[in-house]
Amino acid sequence: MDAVKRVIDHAERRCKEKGSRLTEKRRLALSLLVKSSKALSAYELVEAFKTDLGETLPAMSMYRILEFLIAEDLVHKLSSTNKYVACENICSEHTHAESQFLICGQCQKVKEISINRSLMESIKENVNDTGFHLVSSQLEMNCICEECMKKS
Amino acid sequence: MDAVKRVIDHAERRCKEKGSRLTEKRRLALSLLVKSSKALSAYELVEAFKTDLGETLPAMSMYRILEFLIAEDLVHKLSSTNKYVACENICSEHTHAESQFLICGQCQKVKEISINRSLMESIKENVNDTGFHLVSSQLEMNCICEECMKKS
DNA sequence: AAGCTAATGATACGTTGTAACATATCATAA
DNA sequence: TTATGATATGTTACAACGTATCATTAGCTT
Repeated sequence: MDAVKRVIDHAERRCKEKGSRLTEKRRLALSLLVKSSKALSAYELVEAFKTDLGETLPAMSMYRILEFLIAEDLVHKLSSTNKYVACENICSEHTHAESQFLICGQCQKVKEISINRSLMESIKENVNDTGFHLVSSQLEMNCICEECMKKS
Repeated sequence: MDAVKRVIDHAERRCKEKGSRLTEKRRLALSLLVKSSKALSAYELVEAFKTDLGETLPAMSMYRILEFLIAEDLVHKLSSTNKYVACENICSEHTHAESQFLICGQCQKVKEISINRSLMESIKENVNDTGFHLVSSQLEMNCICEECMKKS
């Protein structure tokens, strides 16, 4: 799992630059999310802390940790499922645009993508025509992944 | 509020054709949603039953009623906010494609739109390229409405 | 009316999340 | 080096959203 370590190193550096503290527990929570292919709920993360690390963490603390990680752009919250995923671009240097999330309804696997810039512009225009204005281009799309597709 | 009555009449007819029962409580719940400009939670609907109609309804019943109304395509659930809205196309005869929802994050007003067919196709292609496949084109977009825009 | 099915009620509990207050840990200046 | 303030974590209680289960009632069908 060197890939995980690499991500954590990047996260650590980014936090240091910003003067924010990536504490032990925050680092562990982020690692769990990075390792997971699926989105996890706060309570599932608490459970993973227990089973994977033998540490008991109050749910409240986990919510605060997630709040921190989200503020640092290290984690995204999927509001359609109330679950959390590690950002897939932690290692890229420049801050990237808001992403779209493809969520497999069968296995909860999540893919973070950036749809075509001009396509997003078209969507935005389409929305603006209605008198509403897009605040966030984070979209969560109900999908099925290749593996689950094959199974069924 | 003749507009509401017209919608309910359409809903009634559609259910009769399908052999499903739009009972009193289901009709009342739908009316409340049709009248509301905002999306409402199940518990808010229970509350509205009490204050508007003087009737006490268990939350459990409301969830069952919503389940029915959703199955009949009379109501949509917004999974990003756990709230419910009446379908805006109850009166149109032919079944329409899946909609996109523009949700004002300030006042919870919701607008149901159908983005451009070819635009939706482009999105679908964009997604398919990633190995995931769109299951539903219901999108929920975090927006701000004209009024709230002006206020702030 | 008898009997069946769909609808509703009641109760308990599961899951997600927040409020409020206490304690611990870390950084820094006296 | 210890006081001090700021940040992080723990504890408890509770609010909001939702489901499981079993009992009861209302509407058809015969």
